[in-house]
Amino acid sequence: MEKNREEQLNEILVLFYFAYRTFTKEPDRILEQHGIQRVHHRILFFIARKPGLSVNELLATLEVSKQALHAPMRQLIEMGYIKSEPAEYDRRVRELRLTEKGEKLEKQLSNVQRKKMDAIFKEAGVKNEEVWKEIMKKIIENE
Amino acid sequence: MEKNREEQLNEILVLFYFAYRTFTKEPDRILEQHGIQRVHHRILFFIARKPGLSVNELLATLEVSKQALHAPMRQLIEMGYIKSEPAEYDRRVRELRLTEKGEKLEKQLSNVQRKKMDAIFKEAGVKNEEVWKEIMKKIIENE
DNA sequence: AATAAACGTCAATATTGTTGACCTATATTG
DNA sequence: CAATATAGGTCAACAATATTGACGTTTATT
Repeated sequence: MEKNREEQLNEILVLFYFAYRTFTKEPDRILEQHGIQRVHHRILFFIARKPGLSVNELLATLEVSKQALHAPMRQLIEMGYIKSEPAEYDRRVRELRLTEKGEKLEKQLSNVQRKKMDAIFKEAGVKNEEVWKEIMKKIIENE
Repeated sequence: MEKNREEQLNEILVLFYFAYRTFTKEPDRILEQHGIQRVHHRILFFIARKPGLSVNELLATLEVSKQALHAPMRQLIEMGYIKSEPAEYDRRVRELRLTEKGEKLEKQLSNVQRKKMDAIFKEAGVKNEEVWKEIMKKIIENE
């Protein structure tokens, strides 16, 4: 690879690293005030995106072991943020949902990120929003 | 916030999460073969970007404690990937540099990411590369 | 000479993740 | 129906990774 191009790509890697770190910083700060961590946010986030999703689906989404999910999930249940109820179609399956309290916290956490992205894309324009999204999709694609 | 807009923003958050995770997956796999972790990659990466940077600079860049950096850094030194030598201008300061072996490993790890981004941007075009970068910069900016 | 800075290191502690093993409840299948 | 599979919960052992606190050495600065 050409030297100059390599340096351009290095800048891109640096940007990706710092952007992601900055992006999670403010939610992390809020989470800390509640005595919980980033995993908890992820759990809340994905339940919010698909109310009623099963434990197995959540495991697959987060790519962690059942045992790793267990502790934070139990905490969230005990703290009254999420509820877990047997599915009607199969009573072995537990459907996960946010409580009102959980919805409130999830909103508080994710709104920081949504607002930030909204402001940036409002300035950048719809077309550039689409560009950014397409690039992120391509990164995910050929996993 | 309008409901539809909120859903668009949710997709953006999802993309960010999965893109970053995918992005680090392949280097993580290589690291594992060497019996080291993502921190080690970060250390190698930032030393490669600025040969001769000091321990303090590295600490500030990675935002970890001196003690947290210590173990992985010592490992890298013992494994012969990096060297740490007193700076001429101030012999208290240690200047960190990659050895040849370290350069090779750093290239192996980061090339996965550089090549991926290069391929994507080759397809997307220079203008869209600039768009993506500008957006990532804005995310970092108002930290 | 006193103080400060850069770095190294040990210790105690907390957190978070992994794998393995095993249990219950419920579905599915031969 | 009996055997088996699936979804989920939980305990235990272990590894890793981070934090804070404390303290030592070397070298600069004041």
